[in-house]
Amino acid sequence: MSLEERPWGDKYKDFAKWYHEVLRHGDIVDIRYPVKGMIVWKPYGLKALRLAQDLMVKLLEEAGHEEAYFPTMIPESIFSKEKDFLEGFGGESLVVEGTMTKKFAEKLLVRPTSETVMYYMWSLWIKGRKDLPVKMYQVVNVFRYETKMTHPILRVREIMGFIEAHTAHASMEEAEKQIREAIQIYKKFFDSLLLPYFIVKTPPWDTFAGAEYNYDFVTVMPDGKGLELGSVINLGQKFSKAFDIKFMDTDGRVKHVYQTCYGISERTIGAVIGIHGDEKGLFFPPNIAPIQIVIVPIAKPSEEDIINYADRVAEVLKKENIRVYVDKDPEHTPGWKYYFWEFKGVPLRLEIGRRELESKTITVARRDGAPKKVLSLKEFLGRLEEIWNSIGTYLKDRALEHLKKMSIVVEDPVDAQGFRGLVIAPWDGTQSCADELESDTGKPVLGEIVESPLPLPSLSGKRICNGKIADRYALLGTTY
RNA sequence: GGGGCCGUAGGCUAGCUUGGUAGACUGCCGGGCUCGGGCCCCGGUGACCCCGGUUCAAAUCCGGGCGGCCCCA
Repeated sequence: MSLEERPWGDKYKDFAKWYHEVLRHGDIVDIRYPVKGMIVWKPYGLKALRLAQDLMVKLLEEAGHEEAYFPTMIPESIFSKEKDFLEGFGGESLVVEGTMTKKFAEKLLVRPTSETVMYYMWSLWIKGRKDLPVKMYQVVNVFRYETKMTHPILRVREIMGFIEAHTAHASMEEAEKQIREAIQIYKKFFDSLLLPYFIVKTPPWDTFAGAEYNYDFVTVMPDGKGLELGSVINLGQKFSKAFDIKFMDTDGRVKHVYQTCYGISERTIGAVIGIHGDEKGLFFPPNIAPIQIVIVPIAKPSEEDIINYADRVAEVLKKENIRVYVDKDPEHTPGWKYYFWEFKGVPLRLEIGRRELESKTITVARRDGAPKKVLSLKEFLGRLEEIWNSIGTYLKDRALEHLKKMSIVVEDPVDAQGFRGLVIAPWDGTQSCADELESDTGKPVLGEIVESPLPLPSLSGKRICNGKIADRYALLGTTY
């Protein structure tokens, strides 16, 4: 079957089709569960998600965050304490009003995110300067009754494995320092997954409910739609005043704390699938690949010596903490297995047949299509780190090419009309000018670009919006 | 928020216009054959999303629900 004939097609031509085929046949999720926006994660997909979560959790722990757990249900009286938050999240929060036979005196809200439940408790815990800073996280599912179209993994009503971190500090300066730390953590995380991203500061009229300001990590999918991968939010004192989280400072005065929060979700995996996947199917970066190396024995069931050799190689790899699988299925030919495991995104394959057994070698085939190599096991192990890095470089470069292809930098926003992707245009930060950009491009302003994976031309003296001087770039795009 | 398309075996799909026996491929189960880039042969299994309406008769026509997809704001 040629590449053009593959049933999942080209992700750039028909992303919806490609994405659904890959999710289903790649055993990532099953979307047949009959509740809108709630999907079933299959073991293979969940493994990748868990591996990615482990990376994030490790980064948070290294930076001094501690894991805790706060309940799913929040009494209405607590949920309503912060007015902007209530307005922002009230409409999309699910409500438990009772049981099948009983009605509760007070409604319980199912967390759309955990600020209110956490901060209620923090007001009981935080008393003095030495209780600060607090840096906590939890990994939970949160629920948002999306009214926009839901998409598997990318926009769901039950958000899977939301890793939300929350912090409290004695001063705004400390909170801002924390924001910088959080951005560094997220950069490391997305860099390790080889995903390119913009960092934008969201405009004041589109900021997280209850926040002073927030930064968003934004990438782009093959259909040109933007995807918010994570947010880093400075809450200032809005919640600490609403929840009365106070401490006695060293000067003896009682003050409200300053807070930040930041979160990522399973969307990360959606981005990995959409951005690294290709005409052959999935392509997992080695650090989160559920299977890092698949071994395909080329043998008749009777040729036990070859299969034993494959098993012995697998044992050696397992001792090196490599996630390895030996495909001994007698029903399929080696060729069938090559296509199958390439589709499943396994970054590296070892082919082991009579030739390899007799010469004490293995044939190494890479998912990125680099030429096959015949190596001894020892040589292979010695070069494995280099092979992982080389596959990583391939993925990273290709992902950046993808982002270039899906982005356009324009001097005049009108030039971006009809472009399917992210638009980068000069801006002065005002809402009136943003409105103009939006009507000229047909896409909403996602924020002011504070970090770009692409070099942006100098802005010196550029005039836009009735002669105002642009001093920054705006990122525009339709999003999931 | 507005508009459109769609729902047939596990998957992909034909049939719907013009109402009357649901067909292919794939998968799955059994048997035979054997494997260096998607082997082949034989036999079997399995479906009209839900509720209501029209009709002698509904996958097909009509209404509603649930679910999916696309486009525009």
